[in-house]
Amino acid sequence: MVAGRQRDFEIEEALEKAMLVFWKKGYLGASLTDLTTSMGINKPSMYAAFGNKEALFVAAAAYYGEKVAAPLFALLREENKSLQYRLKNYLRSTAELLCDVKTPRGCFITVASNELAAHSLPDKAQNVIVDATNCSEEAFEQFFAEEMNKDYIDKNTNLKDLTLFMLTVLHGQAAMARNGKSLEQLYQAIDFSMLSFNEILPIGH
Amino acid sequence: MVAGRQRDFEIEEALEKAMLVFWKKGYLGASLTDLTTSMGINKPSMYAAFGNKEALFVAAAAYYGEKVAAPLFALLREENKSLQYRLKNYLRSTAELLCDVKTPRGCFITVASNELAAHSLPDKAQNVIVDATNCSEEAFEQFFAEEMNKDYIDKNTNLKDLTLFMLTVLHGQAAMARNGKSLEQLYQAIDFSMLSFNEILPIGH
DNA sequence: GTATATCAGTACCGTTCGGTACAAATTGAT
DNA sequence: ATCAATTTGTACCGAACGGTACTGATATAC
Repeated sequence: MVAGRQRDFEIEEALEKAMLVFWKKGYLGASLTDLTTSMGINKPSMYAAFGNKEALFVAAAAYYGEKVAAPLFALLREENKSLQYRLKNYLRSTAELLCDVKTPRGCFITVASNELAAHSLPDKAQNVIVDATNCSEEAFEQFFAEEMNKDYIDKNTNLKDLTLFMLTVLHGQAAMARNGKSLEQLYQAIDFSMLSFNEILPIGH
Repeated sequence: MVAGRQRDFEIEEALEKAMLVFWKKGYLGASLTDLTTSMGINKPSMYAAFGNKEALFVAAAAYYGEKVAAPLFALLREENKSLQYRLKNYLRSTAELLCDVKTPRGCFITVASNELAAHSLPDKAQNVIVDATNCSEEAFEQFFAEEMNKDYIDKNTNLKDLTLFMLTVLHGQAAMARNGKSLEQLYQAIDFSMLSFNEILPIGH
Protein backbone atom coordinates (compact mmCIF):
# COMPACT_ATOMS: atom_id res chain seq x y z
CA MET A 1 0.00 0.00 0.00
CA VAL A 2 1.15 3.44 -0.90
CA ALA A 3 2.11 5.86 1.83
CA GLY A 4 0.02 8.82 2.88
CA ARG A 5 -3.13 9.70 4.74
CA GLN A 6 -6.13 7.55 3.82
CA ARG A 7 -9.28 8.90 2.24
CA ASP A 8 -11.98 8.97 4.90
CA PHE A 9 -14.98 8.71 2.60
CA GLU A 10 -16.18 6.11 0.12
CA ILE A 11 -15.89 7.12 -3.53
CA GLU A 12 -19.07 5.29 -4.49
CA GLU A 13 -21.11 6.75 -1.64
CA ALA A 14 -19.97 10.24 -2.55
CA LEU A 15 -20.73 9.56 -6.21
CA GLU A 16 -24.24 8.41 -5.37
CA LYS A 17 -24.87 11.58 -3.38
CA ALA A 18 -23.58 13.67 -6.26
CA MET A 19 -25.85 11.79 -8.66
CA LEU A 20 -28.85 12.62 -6.49
CA VAL A 21 -27.97 16.31 -6.51
CA PHE A 22 -27.53 16.44 -10.30
CA TRP A 23 -30.72 14.39 -10.66
CA LYS A 24 -32.67 16.92 -8.65
CA LYS A 25 -31.05 20.17 -9.77
CA GLY A 26 -29.48 19.48 -13.14
CA TYR A 27 -25.96 20.51 -14.07
CA LEU A 28 -26.37 24.27 -13.84
CA GLY A 29 -28.54 24.17 -10.74
CA ALA A 30 -26.10 21.97 -8.82
CA SER A 31 -23.42 24.22 -7.33
CA LEU A 32 -20.18 22.87 -5.95
CA THR A 33 -21.44 23.84 -2.52
CA ASP A 34 -24.62 21.78 -3.04
CA LEU A 35 -22.59 18.86 -4.30
CA THR A 36 -19.82 18.75 -1.73
CA THR A 37 -22.24 19.37 1.14
CA SER A 38 -24.34 16.39 0.07
CA MET A 39 -21.24 14.31 -0.50
CA GLY A 40 -20.00 15.20 2.96
CA ILE A 41 -16.58 16.32 1.74
CA ASN A 42 -14.73 19.52 0.92
CA LYS A 43 -14.07 20.92 -2.50
CA PRO A 44 -10.39 19.92 -2.70
CA SER A 45 -11.35 16.35 -1.79
CA MET A 46 -13.90 16.29 -4.58
CA TYR A 47 -11.37 17.66 -7.08
CA ALA A 48 -8.79 15.10 -6.01
CA ALA A 49 -11.25 12.23 -6.32
CA PHE A 50 -13.17 13.16 -9.47
CA GLY A 51 -11.30 15.92 -11.31
CA ASN A 52 -13.85 18.70 -11.61
CA LYS A 53 -17.58 19.36 -11.75
CA GLU A 54 -17.86 18.15 -15.33
CA ALA A 55 -16.05 14.87 -14.64
CA LEU A 56 -18.17 14.36 -11.53
CA PHE A 57 -21.28 14.80 -13.66
CA VAL A 58 -20.02 12.31 -16.23
CA ALA A 59 -19.34 9.77 -13.48
CA ALA A 60 -22.76 10.44 -11.95
CA ALA A 61 -24.52 9.95 -15.30
CA ALA A 62 -22.71 6.65 -15.84
CA TYR A 63 -23.61 5.58 -12.31
CA TYR A 64 -27.25 6.41 -13.02
CA GLY A 65 -27.22 4.34 -16.19
CA GLU A 66 -25.65 1.39 -14.50
CA LYS A 67 -27.46 1.36 -11.17
CA VAL A 68 -30.84 2.85 -12.07
CA ALA A 69 -31.70 2.62 -15.76
CA ALA A 70 -30.17 -0.73 -16.67
CA PRO A 71 -31.93 -2.82 -13.97
CA LEU A 72 -35.26 -1.40 -15.13
CA PHE A 73 -34.54 -2.16 -18.76
CA ALA A 74 -33.77 -5.76 -17.81
CA LEU A 75 -37.42 -6.19 -16.87
CA LEU A 76 -38.28 -6.12 -20.57
CA ARG A 77 -36.42 -9.40 -21.08
CA GLU A 78 -37.93 -11.27 -18.16
CA GLU A 79 -38.48 -14.86 -19.24
CA ASN A 80 -41.74 -16.72 -19.58
CA LYS A 81 -43.81 -13.54 -19.61
CA SER A 82 -45.91 -12.18 -22.43
CA LEU A 83 -44.68 -9.05 -24.17
CA GLN A 84 -47.81 -7.25 -23.04
CA TYR A 85 -47.03 -8.12 -19.43
CA ARG A 86 -43.40 -7.11 -19.76
CA LEU A 87 -44.18 -3.78 -21.37
CA LYS A 88 -46.70 -2.86 -18.72
CA ASN A 89 -44.48 -4.14 -15.94
CA TYR A 90 -41.54 -2.13 -17.28
CA LEU A 91 -43.61 1.04 -17.55
CA ARG A 92 -45.08 0.62 -14.07
CA SER A 93 -41.69 -0.09 -12.52
CA THR A 94 -40.29 2.94 -14.27
CA ALA A 95 -43.15 5.02 -12.90
CA GLU A 96 -42.35 3.72 -9.42
CA LEU A 97 -38.80 4.92 -9.78
CA LEU A 98 -39.87 8.30 -11.15
CA CYS A 99 -42.09 8.79 -8.09
CA ASP A 100 -39.80 7.13 -5.55
CA VAL A 101 -39.50 9.26 -2.42
CA LYS A 102 -35.91 8.06 -1.94
CA THR A 103 -34.77 9.73 -5.16
CA PRO A 104 -35.55 13.03 -6.89
CA ARG A 105 -38.67 13.22 -9.00
CA GLY A 106 -38.35 12.42 -12.67
CA CYS A 107 -35.40 11.19 -14.71
CA PHE A 108 -31.75 12.22 -14.50
CA ILE A 109 -31.29 12.00 -18.26
CA THR A 110 -34.43 13.95 -19.08
CA VAL A 111 -33.40 16.78 -16.80
CA ALA A 112 -29.95 16.87 -18.36
CA SER A 113 -31.39 16.69 -21.87
CA ASN A 114 -33.19 19.95 -21.29
CA GLU A 115 -29.89 21.57 -20.44
CA LEU A 116 -28.22 19.85 -23.37
CA ALA A 117 -30.62 21.51 -25.81
CA ALA A 118 -29.92 24.83 -24.11
CA HIS A 119 -26.19 24.34 -24.70
CA SER A 120 -25.72 24.67 -20.96
CA LEU A 121 -23.56 21.56 -20.68
CA PRO A 122 -19.77 21.46 -21.18
CA ASP A 123 -18.40 19.13 -23.84
CA LYS A 124 -17.95 15.88 -21.97
CA ALA A 125 -21.17 16.27 -20.03
CA GLN A 126 -22.91 16.81 -23.34
CA ASN A 127 -21.36 13.68 -24.82
CA VAL A 128 -22.37 11.41 -21.98
CA ILE A 129 -26.00 12.53 -22.26
CA VAL A 130 -26.06 12.21 -26.04
CA ASP A 131 -24.53 8.74 -25.77
CA ALA A 132 -27.00 7.65 -23.11
CA THR A 133 -29.91 8.88 -25.22
CA ASN A 134 -28.72 7.18 -28.40
CA CYS A 135 -27.85 4.06 -26.49
CA SER A 136 -31.29 3.70 -24.94
CA GLU A 137 -32.99 4.35 -28.26
CA GLU A 138 -30.91 1.66 -29.94
CA ALA A 139 -31.58 -0.73 -27.08
CA PHE A 140 -35.33 -0.31 -27.50
CA GLU A 141 -35.09 -0.82 -31.25
CA GLN A 142 -32.98 -3.91 -30.76
CA PHE A 143 -35.39 -5.24 -28.16
CA PHE A 144 -38.44 -4.70 -30.35
CA ALA A 145 -36.67 -6.35 -33.28
CA GLU A 146 -36.03 -9.43 -31.18
CA GLU A 147 -39.65 -9.54 -30.09
CA MET A 148 -40.81 -9.30 -33.68
CA ASN A 149 -38.53 -12.16 -34.63
CA LYS A 150 -40.23 -14.18 -31.89
CA ASP A 151 -43.59 -13.25 -33.44
CA TYR A 152 -44.61 -11.26 -30.39
CA ILE A 153 -45.08 -8.13 -32.49
CA ASP A 154 -47.22 -7.81 -35.59
CA LYS A 155 -45.01 -7.95 -38.69
CA ASN A 156 -46.58 -4.80 -40.11
CA THR A 157 -45.30 -2.71 -37.24
CA ASN A 158 -42.64 -0.11 -37.96
CA LEU A 159 -40.12 -0.68 -35.20
CA LYS A 160 -38.61 2.79 -35.35
CA ASP A 161 -42.04 4.32 -34.92
CA LEU A 162 -42.81 1.96 -32.08
CA THR A 163 -39.57 2.99 -30.41
CA LEU A 164 -40.45 6.66 -30.83
CA PHE A 165 -43.79 6.09 -29.15
CA MET A 166 -42.12 4.24 -26.28
CA LEU A 167 -39.67 7.11 -25.80
CA THR A 168 -42.51 9.61 -25.95
CA VAL A 169 -44.41 7.79 -23.22
CA LEU A 170 -41.30 7.44 -21.07
CA HIS A 171 -40.32 11.09 -21.37
CA GLY A 172 -43.93 12.05 -20.78
CA GLN A 173 -44.04 9.97 -17.63
CA ALA A 174 -40.81 11.53 -16.44
CA ALA A 175 -42.25 15.00 -16.97
CA MET A 176 -45.46 14.11 -15.16
CA ALA A 177 -43.55 12.69 -12.20
CA ARG A 178 -41.33 15.77 -12.15
CA ASN A 179 -44.52 17.85 -12.05
CA GLY A 180 -45.64 16.08 -8.90
CA LYS A 181 -48.24 13.67 -10.27
CA SER A 182 -48.86 10.65 -8.04
CA LEU A 183 -47.81 7.12 -8.86
CA GLU A 184 -51.48 6.19 -9.22
CA GLN A 185 -51.90 8.92 -11.83
CA LEU A 186 -48.90 7.62 -13.75
CA TYR A 187 -50.40 4.13 -13.61
CA GLN A 188 -53.59 5.46 -15.20
CA ALA A 189 -51.65 7.09 -18.01
CA ILE A 190 -49.80 3.82 -18.54
CA ASP A 191 -53.08 1.96 -18.89
CA PHE A 192 -54.04 4.38 -21.63
CA SER A 193 -50.69 3.93 -23.34
CA MET A 194 -51.15 0.19 -23.27
CA LEU A 195 -54.15 0.60 -25.55
CA SER A 196 -51.70 1.69 -28.23
CA PHE A 197 -49.18 -1.02 -27.45
CA ASN A 198 -51.88 -3.67 -27.57
CA GLU A 199 -52.56 -2.78 -31.18
CA ILE A 200 -49.14 -3.97 -32.29
CA LEU A 201 -49.40 -7.30 -30.54
CA PRO A 202 -50.50 -10.20 -32.77
CA ILE A 203 -54.17 -11.15 -32.46
CA GLY A 204 -54.90 -12.88 -29.16
CA HIS A 205 -51.66 -11.23 -27.96
CA MET B 1 -47.85 63.14 -23.30
CA VAL B 2 -45.49 63.12 -20.38
CA ALA B 3 -42.13 64.81 -20.66
CA GLY B 4 -38.85 62.94 -20.97
CA ARG B 5 -36.83 61.02 -23.47
CA GLN B 6 -38.78 58.39 -25.40
CA ARG B 7 -38.08 54.70 -25.16
CA ASP B 8 -36.41 53.65 -28.40
CA PHE B 9 -37.49 50.00 -28.38
CA GLU B 10 -40.84 48.24 -28.42
CA ILE B 11 -41.81 46.58 -25.15
CA GLU B 12 -43.54 43.70 -26.90
CA GLU B 13 -40.67 43.06 -29.30
CA ALA B 14 -38.23 42.99 -26.40
CA LEU B 15 -40.55 40.71 -24.45
CA GLU B 16 -40.77 38.29 -27.34
CA LYS B 17 -36.98 38.16 -27.59
CA ALA B 18 -36.74 37.52 -23.86
CA MET B 19 -39.33 34.75 -24.13
CA LEU B 20 -37.23 33.06 -26.80
CA VAL B 21 -34.14 33.17 -24.59
CA PHE B 22 -35.96 31.71 -21.57
CA TRP B 23 -37.57 29.15 -23.87
CA LYS B 24 -34.20 27.98 -25.09
CA LYS B 25 -32.12 28.28 -21.92
CA GLY B 26 -34.55 28.15 -19.03
CA TYR B 27 -34.49 30.57 -16.11
CA LEU B 28 -31.10 29.66 -14.69
CA GLY B 29 -29.42 29.30 -18.05
CA ALA B 30 -30.60 32.68 -19.29
CA SER B 31 -28.20 35.31 -17.97
CA LEU B 32 -29.01 39.00 -18.01
CA THR B 33 -26.34 39.37 -20.65
CA ASP B 34 -28.05 36.74 -22.83
CA LEU B 35 -31.40 38.39 -22.32
CA THR B 36 -30.49 42.02 -22.85
CA THR B 37 -28.28 41.20 -25.83
CA SER B 38 -31.16 39.40 -27.53
CA MET B 39 -33.56 42.15 -26.57
CA GLY B 40 -31.19 44.71 -28.05
CA ILE B 41 -31.19 46.89 -24.95
CA ASN B 42 -29.03 47.54 -21.92
CA LYS B 43 -29.60 46.27 -18.42
CA PRO B 44 -30.94 49.52 -16.96
CA SER B 45 -33.48 49.72 -19.80
CA MET B 46 -34.64 46.21 -19.04
CA TYR B 47 -34.95 46.96 -15.33
CA ALA B 48 -36.88 50.15 -16.04
CA ALA B 49 -39.26 48.36 -18.40
CA PHE B 50 -39.83 45.05 -16.62
CA GLY B 51 -38.57 45.31 -13.04
CA ASN B 52 -36.06 42.50 -12.76
CA LYS B 53 -35.18 39.10 -14.18
CA GLU B 54 -37.98 37.35 -12.31
CA ALA B 55 -40.64 39.82 -13.48
CA LEU B 56 -39.32 39.54 -17.03
CA PHE B 57 -39.69 35.78 -16.82
CA VAL B 58 -43.23 36.08 -15.51
CA ALA B 59 -44.12 38.41 -18.38
CA ALA B 60 -42.44 36.09 -20.87
CA ALA B 61 -44.36 33.06 -19.55
CA ALA B 62 -47.65 34.94 -19.83
CA TYR B 63 -46.71 36.02 -23.35
CA TYR B 64 -45.99 32.41 -24.25
CA GLY B 65 -49.35 31.28 -22.91
CA GLU B 66 -51.21 33.96 -24.78
CA LYS B 67 -49.38 33.99 -28.10
CA VAL B 68 -48.21 30.40 -28.41
CA ALA B 69 -50.17 27.95 -26.29
CA ALA B 70 -53.67 29.41 -26.47
CA PRO B 71 -53.93 29.55 -30.28
CA LEU B 72 -52.95 25.89 -30.43
CA PHE B 73 -55.49 24.92 -27.80
CA ALA B 74 -58.19 26.66 -29.82
CA LEU B 75 -57.73 24.04 -32.54
CA LEU B 76 -59.42 21.54 -30.24
CA ARG B 77 -62.68 23.46 -30.49
CA GLU B 78 -62.70 23.90 -34.26
CA GLU B 79 -66.27 23.54 -35.46
CA ASN B 80 -67.72 20.89 -37.75
CA LYS B 81 -64.81 18.55 -37.24
CA SER B 82 -64.81 15.14 -35.57
CA LEU B 83 -63.10 14.82 -32.21
CA GLN B 84 -60.65 12.37 -33.74
CA TYR B 85 -59.69 14.90 -36.38
CA ARG B 86 -59.35 17.72 -33.85
CA LEU B 87 -57.21 15.67 -31.48
CA LYS B 88 -54.84 14.60 -34.21
CA ASN B 89 -54.76 18.06 -35.74
CA TYR B 90 -54.01 19.59 -32.34
CA LEU B 91 -51.21 17.13 -31.67
CA ARG B 92 -49.70 17.60 -35.11
CA SER B 93 -49.87 21.38 -34.89
CA THR B 94 -48.26 21.21 -31.47
CA ALA B 95 -45.52 19.04 -32.91
CA GLU B 96 -44.98 21.61 -35.65
CA LEU B 97 -44.48 24.29 -33.05
CA LEU B 98 -42.15 22.11 -30.98
CA CYS B 99 -39.96 21.58 -34.06
CA ASP B 100 -40.36 25.05 -35.57
CA VAL B 101 -37.01 26.43 -36.66
CA LYS B 102 -38.16 29.96 -35.81
CA THR B 103 -38.45 29.11 -32.10
CA PRO B 104 -36.39 27.04 -29.67
CA ARG B 105 -36.95 23.30 -29.60
CA GLY B 106 -39.51 21.99 -27.16
CA CYS B 107 -41.86 23.76 -24.79
CA PHE B 108 -41.26 26.82 -22.65
CA ILE B 109 -43.37 25.45 -19.79
CA THR B 110 -41.76 22.03 -19.82
CA VAL B 111 -38.30 23.51 -19.62
CA ALA B 112 -39.34 25.73 -16.73
CA SER B 113 -41.11 22.83 -14.98
CA ASN B 114 -37.83 21.00 -14.75
CA GLU B 115 -36.34 23.96 -12.93
CA LEU B 116 -39.45 24.30 -10.81
CA ALA B 117 -38.99 20.79 -9.46
CA ALA B 118 -35.35 21.62 -8.74
CA HIS B 119 -36.46 24.62 -6.70
CA SER B 120 -34.35 26.76 -9.02
CA LEU B 121 -37.12 29.30 -9.63
CA PRO B 122 -37.83 32.33 -7.43
CA ASP B 123 -41.31 32.65 -5.93
CA LYS B 124 -43.23 34.50 -8.61
CA ALA B 125 -41.59 32.58 -11.43
CA GLN B 126 -42.59 29.41 -9.65
CA ASN B 127 -46.19 30.59 -9.29
CA VAL B 128 -46.64 31.46 -12.94
CA ILE B 129 -45.44 28.02 -14.02
CA VAL B 130 -47.59 26.22 -11.45
CA ASP B 131 -50.59 28.27 -12.54
CA ALA B 132 -49.96 27.61 -16.22
CA THR B 133 -49.66 23.89 -15.55
CA ASN B 134 -52.84 23.70 -13.47
CA CYS B 135 -54.66 25.90 -15.90
CA SER B 136 -53.83 23.75 -18.91
CA GLU B 137 -54.76 20.59 -17.04
CA GLU B 138 -58.13 22.05 -16.08
CA ALA B 139 -58.69 23.26 -19.63
CA PHE B 140 -58.17 19.74 -20.98
CA GLU B 141 -60.49 18.25 -18.40
CA GLN B 142 -63.11 20.86 -19.16
CA PHE B 143 -62.72 20.25 -22.88
CA PHE B 144 -63.05 16.49 -22.55
CA ALA B 145 -66.12 16.90 -20.33
CA GLU B 146 -67.78 19.01 -23.01
CA GLU B 147 -66.96 16.43 -25.65
CA MET B 148 -68.42 13.67 -23.51
CA ASN B 149 -71.60 15.69 -23.04
CA LYS B 150 -71.80 15.88 -26.83
CA ASP B 151 -71.45 12.08 -26.95
CA TYR B 152 -68.11 12.31 -28.72
CA ILE B 153 -66.40 10.36 -25.94
CA ASP B 154 -67.45 6.97 -24.58
CA LYS B 155 -69.35 7.44 -21.31
CA ASN B 156 -67.20 4.83 -19.57
CA THR B 157 -64.07 6.94 -20.02
CA ASN B 158 -62.46 8.44 -16.93
CA LEU B 159 -61.84 12.02 -17.96
CA LYS B 160 -59.07 12.65 -15.44
CA ASP B 161 -57.19 9.62 -16.73
CA LEU B 162 -57.74 10.74 -20.30
CA THR B 163 -56.34 14.14 -19.39
CA LEU B 164 -53.31 12.54 -17.78
CA PHE B 165 -52.64 10.56 -20.93
CA MET B 166 -52.96 13.69 -23.06
CA LEU B 167 -50.49 15.52 -20.83
CA THR B 168 -48.13 12.57 -20.94
CA VAL B 169 -48.14 12.56 -24.73
CA LEU B 170 -47.68 16.32 -24.91
CA HIS B 171 -44.78 16.38 -22.47
CA GLY B 172 -43.30 13.38 -24.22
CA GLN B 173 -43.51 15.15 -27.56
CA ALA B 174 -41.90 18.23 -26.07
CA ALA B 175 -39.02 16.13 -24.76
CA MET B 176 -38.57 14.37 -28.09
CA ALA B 177 -38.50 17.67 -29.94
CA ARG B 178 -36.05 19.07 -27.41
CA ASN B 179 -33.88 16.00 -28.08
CA GLY B 180 -33.73 16.86 -31.76
CA LYS B 181 -36.22 14.40 -33.21
CA SER B 182 -37.66 15.47 -36.57
CA LEU B 183 -41.22 16.59 -37.14
CA GLU B 184 -41.84 13.43 -39.14
CA GLN B 185 -40.73 11.35 -36.18
CA LEU B 186 -43.11 13.23 -33.92
CA TYR B 187 -45.89 12.62 -36.41
CA GLN B 188 -45.23 8.89 -36.23
CA ALA B 189 -45.42 8.92 -32.45
CA ILE B 190 -48.69 10.84 -32.70
CA ASP B 191 -50.13 8.17 -34.97
CA PHE B 192 -49.31 5.62 -32.31
CA SER B 193 -50.89 7.76 -29.62
CA MET B 194 -54.04 8.06 -31.67
CA LEU B 195 -54.51 4.31 -31.32
CA SER B 196 -55.16 4.96 -27.63
CA PHE B 197 -57.37 7.98 -28.24
CA ASN B 198 -59.44 6.06 -30.78
CA GLU B 199 -60.39 3.60 -28.06
CA ILE B 200 -62.31 6.22 -26.12
CA LEU B 201 -64.29 7.42 -29.12
CA PRO B 202 -67.78 5.90 -29.43
CA ILE B 203 -68.11 3.06 -31.92
CA GLY B 204 -67.84 4.33 -35.49
CA HIS B 205 -66.07 7.33 -33.97
C1' DG C 1 12.15 8.15 14.40
C1' DT C 2 12.43 10.23 10.22
C1' DA C 3 11.20 11.00 5.57
C1' DT C 4 7.69 10.88 2.29
C1' DA C 5 3.23 10.61 0.26
C1' DT C 6 -1.62 11.54 0.47
C1' DC C 7 -5.77 13.70 2.32
C1' DA C 8 -8.65 17.46 4.86
C1' DG C 9 -9.72 22.18 5.66
C1' DT C 10 -9.20 27.02 5.25
C1' DA C 11 -8.71 30.78 2.74
C1' DC C 12 -8.28 32.59 -1.37
C1' DC C 13 -8.21 33.33 -6.84
C1' DG C 14 -10.48 35.43 -11.18
C1' DT C 15 -14.94 35.47 -13.38
C1' DT C 16 -19.69 35.95 -13.82
C1' DC C 17 -23.92 36.59 -11.67
C1' DG C 18 -28.20 39.85 -10.77
C1' DG C 19 -28.74 44.46 -9.88
C1' DT C 20 -27.83 49.69 -9.57
C1' DA C 21 -25.67 54.73 -9.23
C1' DC C 22 -24.76 58.19 -12.01
C1' DA C 23 -24.03 61.21 -15.83
C1' DA C 24 -25.10 62.26 -20.60
C1' DA C 25 -28.74 62.52 -23.91
C1' DT C 26 -33.33 63.41 -25.34
C1' DT C 27 -37.95 64.74 -24.96
C1' DG C 28 -42.42 67.74 -23.56
C1' DA C 29 -44.10 71.58 -20.90
C1' DT C 30 -43.72 76.35 -19.69
C1' DA D 1 -34.53 79.23 -23.39
C1' DT D 2 -35.16 76.81 -19.39
C1' DC D 3 -36.81 73.30 -16.50
C1' DA D 4 -38.46 68.80 -15.38
C1' DA D 5 -39.00 64.10 -16.61
C1' DT D 6 -37.48 59.96 -18.66
C1' DT D 7 -34.22 56.84 -21.18
C1' DT D 8 -29.55 55.37 -22.32
C1' DG D 9 -24.84 53.77 -21.63
C1' DT D 10 -20.95 53.16 -18.66
C1' DA D 11 -19.06 51.72 -14.83
C1' DC D 12 -19.59 49.69 -10.79
C1' DC D 13 -21.56 46.88 -6.46
C1' DG D 14 -21.69 42.64 -3.32
C1' DA D 15 -22.49 37.80 -3.78
C1' DA D 16 -21.89 33.40 -5.65
C1' DC D 17 -19.72 30.76 -9.07
C1' DG D 18 -15.96 26.98 -10.35
C1' DG D 19 -11.50 26.07 -9.10
C1' DT D 20 -6.90 26.05 -6.41
C1' DA D 21 -2.62 27.19 -3.23
C1' DC D 22 -1.23 26.13 0.93
C1' DT D 23 -1.02 24.50 5.69
C1' DG D 24 -1.71 20.83 8.86
C1' DA D 25 -2.97 16.29 9.85
C1' DT D 26 -2.42 11.30 9.06
C1' DA D 27 -0.84 7.40 7.10
C1' DT D 28 3.07 4.01 5.11
C1' DA D 29 8.04 2.88 4.24
C1' DC D 30 12.45 2.50 5.79
